[in-house]
This record gives sequence, structure tokens and C-alpha cells, in this order.
Amino acid sequence: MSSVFALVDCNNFYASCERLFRPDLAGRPIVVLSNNDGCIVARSAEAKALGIKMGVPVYKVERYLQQHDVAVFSSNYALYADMSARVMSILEELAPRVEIYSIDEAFLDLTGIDSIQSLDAFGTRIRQQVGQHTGIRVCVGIAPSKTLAKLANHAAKQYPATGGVVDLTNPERQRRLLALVPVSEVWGVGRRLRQRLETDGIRTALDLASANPKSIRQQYSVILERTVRELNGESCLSLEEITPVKQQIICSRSFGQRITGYQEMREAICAYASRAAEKLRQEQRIAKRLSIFLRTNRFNAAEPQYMPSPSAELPIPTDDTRELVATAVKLLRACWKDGFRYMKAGVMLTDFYETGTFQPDLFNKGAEHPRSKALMAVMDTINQSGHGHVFLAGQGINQVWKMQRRSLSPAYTTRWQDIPVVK
DNA sequence: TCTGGGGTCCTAGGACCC
DNA sequence: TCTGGGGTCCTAGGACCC
Repeated sequence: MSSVFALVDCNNFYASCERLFRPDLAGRPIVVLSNNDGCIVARSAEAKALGIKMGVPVYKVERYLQQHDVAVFSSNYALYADMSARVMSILEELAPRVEIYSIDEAFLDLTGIDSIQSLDAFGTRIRQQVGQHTGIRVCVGIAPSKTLAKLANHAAKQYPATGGVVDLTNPERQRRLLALVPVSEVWGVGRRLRQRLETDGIRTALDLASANPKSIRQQYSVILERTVRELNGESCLSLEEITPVKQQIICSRSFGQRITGYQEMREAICAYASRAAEKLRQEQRIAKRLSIFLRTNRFNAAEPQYMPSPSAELPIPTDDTRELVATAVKLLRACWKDGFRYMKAGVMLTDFYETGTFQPDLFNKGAEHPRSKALMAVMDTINQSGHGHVFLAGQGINQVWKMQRRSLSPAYTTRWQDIPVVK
């Protein structure tokens, strides 16, 4: 039996989440900003119609946003993550196998379902169920490979006449769509590849699908070869239901304002290392390598630049906040230089082992903190309960470097005092 | 004044080994 | 005149994704 995938993708997800709890914004353009209110990362249909581009820095379009009465929101990740979980749980009820691909997308395995009902009808049912239970609109693309399902979804979004569902299992229909789509819309083709492909005369998705896979592999990469095969309906990417274990954990932020002093930087590094340690414990892993990095503003050519990224191996892999923070601070002390205006910093953990499986060498036994595990568990429990927040003093209390979120909406669905009240 | 954050995979090249 | 070959491991960098 040949495989059938569906890609379900939420429409303008972040902007839609904001509008769910603000019915007064119906018909008004909405944009959502990145962390630190830096650039635009999501737009409602109305905002797109105004020609506002994805990824533009806010300061470049500030006037324009005001002129057109655009509602502007800081990223409210807690809200989006919670709405996402609701959408995904509905998909999991409808399809036997689901791969949650990102916060607003999921692949479904529909293999064999067409013997029970038409794929189109199934897609419509998904839209209807998700819409009814969450208020979020989705589009559905259906095809024999993930890459084609992505393109089908793109078509469902672009052409309203499709009713938000495109079944691309028919090869002739595939060819017709591929001819219409520029090659840059194909999953896996970014800016660089697009440039190279176009100079080679490959402009549409159909041009790429018609290329010889072998020579694409020689001239480009194995990845693009796979894309060519996928575009021809040969499924090379399987559904991955089980989230793969993380290979690295990064915690980094741009600062709300430039940092020039060691003390503030130390606070920030402590905070990021603590957060990274928390994520590591959630993954049930211990890490053997920790790196930090500092960044000045590379966009400002007039400013002196300094971007160190030292890294250290831990004597024994650990998930203990105190050990990770201490290592991060040691690295910071060694690479810190006065006289720069730092814009961003981060902490990265790599080289993971499953908790409890690492074999320490003979000379290191006993190096582990005896009550470490219990203490970390207590910290995590308190911090996840919503009743309080415990942290190491090193990360500071004022945090003048904290990111800006001037237009943050309430945590409607995840904090008791923010629940909307109906009067 | 002002430009996100968090990931993955692949490849090339150097170090090192026999 | 001539300067092996094959393998592994690690890291850095590039490209992509949302």
C-alpha cells in the first residue's frame, strides 16, 4: 500500500491565538513580534494584505503600523504553546499516527484511510473539528510524500476556492501544481539554494522535480536529491511519531538594553545556564560539555566587535544547576573583556548521556553531589507549580538586561488571574 | 535607540592512528 | 626521481527549518 501523508498547518497561528481572546480585533490587522520586540514573526491575513513582510525589524515599519491601526503584540509563548497542545490533541484523536512537526504544524499518516472515506472529506473533517473545539483555522494538504504534502498545504492556503483542503494524490494534479510554484516554495530550498538553482535554470518546483536525481546529488547534496524524489511522489521521509532526543540545548537572548558591566553579564549567564539545566532535566539527560557565547552588535560596523565562545568539558556529566552555573561563570570570567557593548549572550549544552548511564572513571568516583538529585527535583517542582519561583542568587533580582515585551497579552489559558471573565 | 530563538543535518578538513 | 593509503574522530561552518 503506498503511503499517504497529510500536513495540517494552522493559519497565521500566533496572530490567530491573540485574536481568539480579543473578539474586538475582528477584521483588524494583527502582528506578533519576536522576543525583545525585535522583528515581526507573525501576521494576520489583514496584515499580510497591507504588505507587511515577515521578519522585518519593527522600527522600520513603526509609522506604517500606526497609520493602519495595526494591533501589535509581543510574543506570548505560554499562550501559543497551550493552544498548540489543544490543537494537537484533537489531531491525535482523529488520526492513528501523528508527528508534531512544529508549534503549528503536524504530519498525519493517512495510509489506508481512503478505503473508508475520501481524503477530501477527511481533510474537511479535521478542519471542522479543530475549528469547533479551539477556534483555530487550519489548512490540510494531502499527498504521497511529506514534501508534496507541504506543497499541497501551501496551495490550500493560497487558493480559497480549495476550501482549505488539497488532495494531491493524483499525479496529474501534482504536475499542474508543481508548474505553478516557484522553486523557493519547496520544503528544503532556502535562499542560497534558490539562487544557485535559478542560475542553473531551475525556476519552478516542476523544473526541480524533472531534474536527474543523480546529478542533483553530485552538484548539490544528498538532501536535495531526496527532495527531487519526494517531489516525484517517492516517499523518502517517514513519519516520526516519537520526538527524537535532543542533541543540544541552547538558551540565549538578546538583552533589553546593551550590557557593558561584568556584574550584569554574570547575572544573565547564570539565568541562561539555570534555564538550560531545567530543560536538560526535562529531557532526562546529563551533559558533559557546556559552552557560552557573548555577542556585540554585528550590525553596527562602527562599534568594536568581540564574540568569544569558550567551551568546557565537565569532569562528570551532570544536570545539576549549581555545577552548570559554576562552569558557565568560570568560562565567563576567563573570556570577559571590558569596553564592549554586548547585545546578546547564551549558554549551550552538548554531549548528552541518559541520566544514570554514564560510567565515571576510577578516579572520579564520589564527585557527584549526594543530595543533588533531590534538590533539583524540589526546585523544578516548585517552579512548575505556579506557586513560586526559586533560583540561585547569581542570576540577580532586578535583571536590567531582561528582554523587552512591551505589548504582552495576558496568559489567558495558563494563569488563573488571567482567565477571561464573562460579565 | 532599534535586527528572534532554538533546533537539525551534512560536509570538509585537521589530527591522529596503524 | 621519489614523498602511502585507509580509517576514525572531532570540530567548524554552512544550509535549512519553524
